[in-house]
Amino acid sequence: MQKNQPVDIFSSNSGQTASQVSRDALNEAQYAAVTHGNGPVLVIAGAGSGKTRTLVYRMAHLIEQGVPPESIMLLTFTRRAAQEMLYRAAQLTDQSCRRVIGGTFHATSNMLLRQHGHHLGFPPGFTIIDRGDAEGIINLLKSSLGLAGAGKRFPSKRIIMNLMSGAINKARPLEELVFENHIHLSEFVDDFHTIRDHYNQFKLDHGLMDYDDLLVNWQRLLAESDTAGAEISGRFQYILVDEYQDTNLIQAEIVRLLARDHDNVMVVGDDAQSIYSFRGADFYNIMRFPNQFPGTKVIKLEQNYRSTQPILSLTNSIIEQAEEKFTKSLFTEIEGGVRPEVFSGGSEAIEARFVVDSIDKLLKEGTPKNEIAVLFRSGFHSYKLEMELTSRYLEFEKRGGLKLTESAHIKDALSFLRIQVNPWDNLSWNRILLQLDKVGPKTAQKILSTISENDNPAKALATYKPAPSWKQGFTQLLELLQRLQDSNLTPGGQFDLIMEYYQPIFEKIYHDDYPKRSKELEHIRALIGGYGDLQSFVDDTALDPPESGAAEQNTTPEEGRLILSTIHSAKGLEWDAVFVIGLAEGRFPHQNAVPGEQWEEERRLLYVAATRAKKQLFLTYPRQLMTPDRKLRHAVMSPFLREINPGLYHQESQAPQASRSYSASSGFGLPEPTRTSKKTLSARVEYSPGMLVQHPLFGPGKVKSIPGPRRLEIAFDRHGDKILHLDYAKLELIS
DNA sequence: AGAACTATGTTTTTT
DNA sequence: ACATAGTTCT
Repeated sequence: MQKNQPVDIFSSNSGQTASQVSRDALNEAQYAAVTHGNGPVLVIAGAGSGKTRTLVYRMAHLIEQGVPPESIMLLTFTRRAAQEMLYRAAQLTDQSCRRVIGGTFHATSNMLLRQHGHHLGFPPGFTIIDRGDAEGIINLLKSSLGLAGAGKRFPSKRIIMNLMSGAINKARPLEELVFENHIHLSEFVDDFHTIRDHYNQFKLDHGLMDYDDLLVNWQRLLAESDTAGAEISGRFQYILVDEYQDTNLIQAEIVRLLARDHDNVMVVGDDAQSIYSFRGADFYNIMRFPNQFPGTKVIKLEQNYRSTQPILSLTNSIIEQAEEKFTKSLFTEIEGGVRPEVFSGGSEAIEARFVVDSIDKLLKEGTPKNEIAVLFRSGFHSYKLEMELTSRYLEFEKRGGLKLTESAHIKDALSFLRIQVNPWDNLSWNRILLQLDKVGPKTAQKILSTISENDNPAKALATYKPAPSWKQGFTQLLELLQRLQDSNLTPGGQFDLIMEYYQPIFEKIYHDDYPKRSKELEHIRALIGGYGDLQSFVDDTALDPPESGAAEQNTTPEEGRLILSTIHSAKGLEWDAVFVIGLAEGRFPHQNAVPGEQWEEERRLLYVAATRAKKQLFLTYPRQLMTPDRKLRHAVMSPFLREINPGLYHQESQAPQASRSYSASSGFGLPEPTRTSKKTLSARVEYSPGMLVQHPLFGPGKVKSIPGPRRLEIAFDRHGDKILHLDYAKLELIS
């Protein structure tokens, strides 16, 4: 095996010890990190430089040195990453890595809170709520505080959520923010504080904990209770943290506390890949680490083992433009490779068709299906592509966007399980009661207020006098609750009982699409089957919801599937061929992103997307986008692409009328600009400020200035100022 | 009055 | 897919 080349960890266990294998499989810097003795280590690692491999070998190495696996803690970003790394390490150590304590910060804090929380007087039963639940509570509070309704202007739920998590507050002063509907944050800042106070009280009253509470309480446990702090930090001799740039201040503090007695911490991260500041992550944690842990050894991994040189040159060029200069510049020894391709289509439909055509070609050339991925900024950017893929019978798996547990029917079914775990979870009670016919928000609230004070809400419910119109459904509900409580059922058995009751209601509510939803419920049933106790199932679905699509069972493992994913969900993964679509101004960077920190984060996001590619990279954008009012607007290349030296990629574009029989979805009822000889003609016209022009979409306008080669700034009479590219815009001179 | 229905609008990214 | 607003039904 050639030195310094990546090896397949799965096949490398041939009777050798982990150290013997790693000496061959790792480069010098990686090897130094793996075999480091005690004390803090910071590994700054570029994209594709073998971060995971280094941590995996480190784990195996420690165990080989006699460290008991259960005294090693591995903290990662996603549960999937933790499982994958433990599995790989187990290949090197005869399975003993399976006893390593590993998981996300949130899952780990949940586990430790439940095991040691009594030191701070935590209740034994609490329910973890996810984002969707939190949004639900806020809606509830909004209406009960009289802040909802016609004429009330209020920022979106998402913005409130971001405010709650402190991300917006941190980035900019509250009062400066202006939202889409021209709402100034200062106008509702009092309301926001009211809502936040009520929200915190609501959680306390109902035994609910959100993600932030988990972390804050874990930190309190370590810091405020000497017994608990000693117990927990004594349990772990070595702390390994992946994706350190995605941690927030509390998480960094927790790492500090966990290692307070020994300082045996190794964190791995890449400051250029920080894309989660919107939820409080702070990549300065990496810079601060050496101060937090005096005597830190810093190791840089700069060799890239993933991509070919042409791809690397382009990605380096993306990140070079960053305002914050990063300290690494990656190189690769992988030879050959083709230049990345930039494609612009006249419409979204053409962009989608180009992607599908190219995928077809790749498949024919022998690229496996599971080595191709399409990435985008926002969940809905792939709608057009999904249509095209479906019409060509190409199966795909979409990641990111809606999670399975965020859809209404799943929440309904899970509510029954959650009140078993936490009988005072009014949010779930509310859902259950609303399902009853003739019971609406008012009645449900009335019932809840009489039972929620009780020691046993389920029993108290039985004494409630229902109105005749909904007595029957109410009795059936009581019957179900009775059966759920009495029996010694497995979680799966409980779910079956619930479905027996819920099925008729479910079919009535979702009469038009219940077969599809039904499949998802079956998927949940399969998941529950694997759990011994209900508490951990409820926790797991809140902490890391399963993805929708219920994909697993009908995938043949050797074939795999084509992946469509938001960039955020694609982090840490890699494919032979990667398409990044929707690279148009207004779409990427996100149109609300303001220059400065947010703009820079968007740039890093593109960097993350492009560095996922091993062999082939396609960057595409449409030259037309639909505005919210269903009109078509001209679109230009994303500023991030414009900054790249065009010599680093190969460019292609396709005009609308060249489209094959795709009129059904490309015809928006508006004439699309065509690439006629007129266009070439108009490109030859020498424009100068003051000239009057006509555009097929924007109508008449006047040339204001010439901001760049082949570009014009035009003041349109009806559409305001726009910068148009002469190659794409079909302009006519009005003499 | 409150529940149920219908039409319309909005949607960044997420452990 | 959901939330909201406005309307109709009980």
